[in-house]
Amino acid sequence: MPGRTGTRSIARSGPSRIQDVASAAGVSTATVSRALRGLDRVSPDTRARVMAAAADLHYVASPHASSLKSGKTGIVGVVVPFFTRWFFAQLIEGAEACLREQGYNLLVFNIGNRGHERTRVIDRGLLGKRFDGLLVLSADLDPPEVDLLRQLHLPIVTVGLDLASYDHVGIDDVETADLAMSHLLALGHTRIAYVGGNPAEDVHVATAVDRMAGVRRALRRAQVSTDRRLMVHADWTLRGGLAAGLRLLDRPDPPTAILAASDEMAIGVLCAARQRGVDVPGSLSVMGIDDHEMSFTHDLSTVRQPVAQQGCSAAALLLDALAGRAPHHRRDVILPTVVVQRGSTAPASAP
Amino acid sequence: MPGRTGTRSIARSGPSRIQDVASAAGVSTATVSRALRGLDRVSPDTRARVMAAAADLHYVASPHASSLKSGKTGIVGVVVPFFTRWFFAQLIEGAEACLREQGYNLLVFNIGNRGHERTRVIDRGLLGKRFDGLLVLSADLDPPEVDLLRQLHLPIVTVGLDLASYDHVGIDDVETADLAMSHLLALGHTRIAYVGGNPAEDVHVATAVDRMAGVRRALRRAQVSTDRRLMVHADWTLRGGLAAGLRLLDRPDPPTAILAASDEMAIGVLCAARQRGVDVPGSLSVMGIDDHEMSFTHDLSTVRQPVAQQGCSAAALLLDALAGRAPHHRRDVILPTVVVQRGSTAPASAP
DNA sequence: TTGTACGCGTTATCAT
DNA sequence: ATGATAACGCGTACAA
Repeated sequence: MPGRTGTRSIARSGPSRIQDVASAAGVSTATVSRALRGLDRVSPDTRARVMAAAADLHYVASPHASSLKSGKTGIVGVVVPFFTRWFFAQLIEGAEACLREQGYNLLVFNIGNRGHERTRVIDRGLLGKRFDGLLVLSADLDPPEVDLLRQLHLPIVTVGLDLASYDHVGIDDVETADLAMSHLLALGHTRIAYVGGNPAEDVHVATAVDRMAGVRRALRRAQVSTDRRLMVHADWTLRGGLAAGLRLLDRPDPPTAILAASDEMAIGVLCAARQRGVDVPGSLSVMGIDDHEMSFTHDLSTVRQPVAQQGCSAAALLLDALAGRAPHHRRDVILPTVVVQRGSTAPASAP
Repeated sequence: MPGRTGTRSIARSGPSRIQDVASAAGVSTATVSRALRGLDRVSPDTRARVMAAAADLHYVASPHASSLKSGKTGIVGVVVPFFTRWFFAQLIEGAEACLREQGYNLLVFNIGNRGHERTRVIDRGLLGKRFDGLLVLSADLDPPEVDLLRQLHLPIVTVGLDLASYDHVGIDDVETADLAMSHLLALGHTRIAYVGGNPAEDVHVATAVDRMAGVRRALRRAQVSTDRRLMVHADWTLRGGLAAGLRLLDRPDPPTAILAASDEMAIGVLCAARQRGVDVPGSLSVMGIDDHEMSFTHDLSTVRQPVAQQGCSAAALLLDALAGRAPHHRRDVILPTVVVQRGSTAPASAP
């Protein structure tokens, strides 16, 4: 009969508490706690009774109450600048899969783009005392923001940006850009434009700087002189790539090949070529970096980086730290990248 | 001097607690609580002292302790089947923007695709007592899963799927598919194929069914007879659309137009046409539904639905409920869709 | 206006 | 193997 659960108990409306289970099973709350968490020193018989009672009452331990006592929240914070960019969605999905497997949930923080209407999420009030560890996904942070993170005194793993002293996962951006540029150079192109990220007002400062360095390195090695007017900036987006592509193609001396620092920008360049009636790859080779899902559909040559795997590796490092089995030195996982040749690049036509 | 914060206080290592602030400000913890949360009945002078002390000590109230007492967690759960599909990322970003503005954080649950290695996330143990409200984003659920959600006794808002009795946000899928098909019919096409979702093993059962219904309605209205062999299924992905497109184009009597139930599948169809050397829109018109970010770059005609806005509307409904200002009747917000004509559709050539 | 004291639901310690 | 009980950190009646 409802409302008659024991001699002195009172009918309760809300979710059941540990005390309800204890009463139902005829044991103390301490025993319930031990039994349900699989600790030893509980007789098989008692454990069975407790579990039956818990199932019967739909009991679930309050995460808040237990983290108050245990100090563990079972939650990992994830800081990203966007959800909607393919790259970050992949990263999150990769990380989530690994973390969920170990029973962690994800609390996500979208800090937005730097410079624009960037919301101040990196704030003690928002981040404080909420989770056991933090994943910072490729979001560039101000020094004050980094300071705030340090004050959390929490395990932190970063992807893409390197916050010295924290574990880090990423790719070799210099090498990756070098690979991409070298692919174009090997095809015989010498008048090559580069659409990079803008290090001045950007969410990806380090990436922008490193990829530019890789481009320069490849050009230098091939002894191809750099035409500074062919080195332009965009904002990593489709639209940015499109605008940059139009500017380059409208020059009196257009390039025969364009490398973009991301596939999304490279696809924008492809749109620019289509708008100007420039044949790809006949008159123009276009190359990207990332191997975005839509690069295949655009037949775009690119350099592939393992994005979901970066998320997963970062999660693994964080799980190590959370389990107290992290090494005493900082770890830096660099994953390999590989050229994927498709139909948007072809040998330079003889002059 | 560190370690000398008061007469009898002991140097502490961890984050500061409310008692530390109280000691530093020379008031009680109750006053600190009132002062920091902006309640009245605190003198301006006291409030200033408390706030100074709190700032000085980098004090942040423990969300766990306060939700234990207040019953509010400041967290909203979000259930999705994917992070990486453009549609869901948009939805999440839209919802997150609205919720963060009101001080809510997002705890995300990726339940994965039905049928495949779908993880059982809809589980009391994972969802219980963790958040104040739940957003279910276009994830089809089993009846037992719906039951579990009901037992949470929490405000729930759904997007895309309609769990009768919960507030709902979406588009009119029947009407939207009708619009898309009518566009092709108006161009004079009569041999039109449809690549739909598979209602049998799918994450989007309702969407698949409704869009198919819209397609039939448009065909019936135009008195165009349906060739059942041109009505095929795919899994909403690029690859699925590509495979379906190849099957259709390889028929002895290929269609002159193909409508896909999503832009990602439509883009797959475009790839199929390219692989088979079929000219679009010369010999084949292709139409999608969604207005995916990459539809523009593929010059794909489509029907646009406001995705981020659906996320935002859902968040608004949930915020109403959380603030106790929800109406007593269930709300159903249907947002409008509109045809976006691009270059992938053209009049049917005269036979 | 401010302080005291109790309770939120759980886990950990210690005694049995 | 089990139970009693004291924290965990905060909010909030109620008293002052």
